[in-house]
Amino acid sequence: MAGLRERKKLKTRAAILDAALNLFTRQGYDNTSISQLAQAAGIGKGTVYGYFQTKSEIFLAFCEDQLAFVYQELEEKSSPDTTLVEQLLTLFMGEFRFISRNKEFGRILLRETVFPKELTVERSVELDNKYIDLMVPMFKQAQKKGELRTDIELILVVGHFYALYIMTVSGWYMGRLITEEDVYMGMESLFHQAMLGLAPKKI
Amino acid sequence: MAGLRERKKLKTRAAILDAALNLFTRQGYDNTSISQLAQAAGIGKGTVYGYFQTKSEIFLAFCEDQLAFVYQELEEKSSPDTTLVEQLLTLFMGEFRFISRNKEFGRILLRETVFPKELTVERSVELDNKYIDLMVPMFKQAQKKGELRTDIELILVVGHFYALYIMTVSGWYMGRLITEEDVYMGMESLFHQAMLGLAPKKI
DNA sequence: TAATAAAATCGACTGCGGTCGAGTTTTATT
DNA sequence: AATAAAACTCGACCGCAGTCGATTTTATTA
Repeated sequence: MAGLRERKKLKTRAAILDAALNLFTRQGYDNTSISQLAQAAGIGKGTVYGYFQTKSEIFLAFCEDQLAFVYQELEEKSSPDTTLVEQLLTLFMGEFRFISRNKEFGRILLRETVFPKELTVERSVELDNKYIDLMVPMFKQAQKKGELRTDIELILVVGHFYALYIMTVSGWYMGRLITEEDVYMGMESLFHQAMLGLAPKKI
Repeated sequence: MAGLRERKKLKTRAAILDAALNLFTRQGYDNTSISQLAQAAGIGKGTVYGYFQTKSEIFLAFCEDQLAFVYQELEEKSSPDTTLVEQLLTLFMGEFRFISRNKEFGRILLRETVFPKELTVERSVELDNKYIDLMVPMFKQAQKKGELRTDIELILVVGHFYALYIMTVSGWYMGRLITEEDVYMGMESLFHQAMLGLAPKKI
């Protein structure tokens, strides 16, 4: 039986996330207080902490929803008839666009997913796994097409490209890359480097 | 003339950093309040903000000091007669050891340097540049020795390896890599991948 | 239905990071 | 030595995230 209690809990949780969607996007993360969130959700401040442990956890849940949408969109758009590098660029640029739409959100999200606190490790790993699930098929296909070595663990390849993506985004946050174009080109260069290798060709 | 004012300012700054060194290492970053810091430094709370804009800025300054030490040590230990990959591993493992000595410190430092806020961008870029200065000579030498391609911009190579380092550390924070050994091996694999390239050898 | 246990709710409360402007000290000028 | 300007110091103050125990709501039992 879907007890009254459980249904209510879900409703309240949704109400909080809904309030978060409104307030975070309208006035930013730092400028939104938990009290405000609670008020908008029609509950008391303390109650919020029955559903989320910290403010940033609320934010992560909110991001997960948004990202799920982005991912789905990207999966539909995916064109298996292009180069591996092109596919990867499309994927990562999709996420970068999401991040650059709100620099502040992106920073919090990236900080928490790349260097998570003990509290949020689980959530981060989950998000990460979704990424892996998204990329591994692409790599497998690339292997079939002879674009990618077959003698490496795919998890390492995922890590490799993800690393280069993170570095590029970091370059954007550091002001080394300014426009979306800069980011695209920077990432492209790194990806090609990764494909070709840094060692000179043996003669 | 070294005006009284300037000398005093330097002294106070040093006093704050000294207090930070003591309190941060003894009771952690989050458990150290600005008031405490001020009291330990023998000044008022408000005064602290005449020297640093935020708490995390104090922390970064504190880290810079520590890191400068680590870098120097590493530079002395550097052995130019080994492989490029080995040299890089030594360098990065040196920093990783610094980070893993205090997971919390490392997280704050990494978060701030990889995804800096507008306020700390400058500081992060500076720290980054030190890194670059440290690595570029290694790469140039490797090029001379024929270990590294000569047809790529070195800044991209720095970025590439730094990216892989960051990804490995991230794996540690996410609990995918547990021991120092895990980290070392993970990083080694990625580095070799980078050297050889991900594309299959043309026949 | 009444009694009781368990879970969920709440807002007053704590200690924090950061601000502010009144007050103090240093410097520059005469 | 007197004075004005500038730079610096300070702690009361603000709004915040997160806690806690008293109170209310729900589920369970007899």
